[in-house]
Amino acid sequence: MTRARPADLDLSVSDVVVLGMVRLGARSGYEIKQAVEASIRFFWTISQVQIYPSLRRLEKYRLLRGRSEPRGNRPRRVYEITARGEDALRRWLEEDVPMPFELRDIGMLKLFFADVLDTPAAIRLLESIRLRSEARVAVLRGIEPQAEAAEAVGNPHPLLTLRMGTAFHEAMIKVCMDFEREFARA
Amino acid sequence: MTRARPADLDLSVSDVVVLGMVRLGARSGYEIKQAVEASIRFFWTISQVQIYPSLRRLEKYRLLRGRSEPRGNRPRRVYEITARGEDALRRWLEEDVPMPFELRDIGMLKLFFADVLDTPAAIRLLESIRLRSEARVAVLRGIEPQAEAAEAVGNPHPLLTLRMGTAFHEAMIKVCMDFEREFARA
DNA sequence: TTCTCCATGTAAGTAGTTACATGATTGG
DNA sequence: CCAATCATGTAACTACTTACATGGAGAA
Repeated sequence: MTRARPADLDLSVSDVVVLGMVRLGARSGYEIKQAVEASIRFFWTISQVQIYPSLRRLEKYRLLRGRSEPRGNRPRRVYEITARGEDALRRWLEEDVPMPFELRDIGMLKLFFADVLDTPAAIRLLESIRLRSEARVAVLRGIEPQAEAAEAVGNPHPLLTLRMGTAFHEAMIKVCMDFEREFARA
Repeated sequence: MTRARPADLDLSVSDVVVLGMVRLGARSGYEIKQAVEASIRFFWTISQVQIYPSLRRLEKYRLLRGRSEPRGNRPRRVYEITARGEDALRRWLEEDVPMPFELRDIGMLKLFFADVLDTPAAIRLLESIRLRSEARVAVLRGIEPQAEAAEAVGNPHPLLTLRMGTAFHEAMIKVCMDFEREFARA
């Protein structure tokens, strides 16, 4: 009976995020949180609280190797991924888990119900949604250099997800503008 | 001291969804759930379990008026929105609550970490993401007639959110195709 | 010295889900 | 009469968040 292959460990998505970020060079829990904020937070978040238990779990399973590396008197534990860890990550990526594209957007919700509003209020709302996407695009443009740097050294995937982010916010902006014009006419 | 204006009731987002759906003509809890599935579920979901407590709350606050209207022997309670309810809804839409555009997408997460994969596996992944968006666009096209019907009678907002949905999935598809081509070259 | 950053931790709470249960009505 | 749909409900659980706490290190 084949047992305890890494696949059987049944990692949570948070675990995978932590594992993946360590693989990309984040060393401590703190750095993982930062890396998340600077890259995937537009389609996935993870709170600081989840990271540390996750790190301990992954170390226990020997998917990460951790060692204590205090900064002076301040305790600090740094991690690196093991071969087992890479395997587990690869296997999770190849596995076909359901991928539901879960969007929860109060902005679109407001738009959907916006016929209770009078025309000026509806236009203001639309505009605020557009501004939100414009701001988001600006932020994404801001982190493009990092993604392009990764691409230059052979990892195009962060750039790919970044492009998706900008692409669909730009698409939203366009729809907003179309309807803003139409509402203004009426 | 001004008190107990509906705004002070502090509705949860689920409450607002229920309120809004009743306003658009959904009468029972069951119909609300159906309306959600047929319209906003691409940017907001609500489970059946949440709906009934929400209905009771809204009735208690007199934002909805409910009456028992059994189908034969089967119990059934139907609701309609009150003037107070419309006010509360309008006020919530005008209020500036934070609108964070929360996306949680395992698909994009996989793409982000996809440099552990070899090229064929990465291409397969990309393709599966593209297919997912294509399927989603097809579903959205399927519900367009209803949204267009609403537009014809003066409520363009469901169509607006629907267009946004298709627009950003189409944007995603385009990015996928771009990178699929590039990966195939390498 | 004071502020920001680094670094990790606990406790309590909220929101939401799945699974399960019940039973009546309608249409073929 | 059988399946699908209508209609509502309870219980248990999971994931995730907020708030709070601690304190050293480095920079201005």
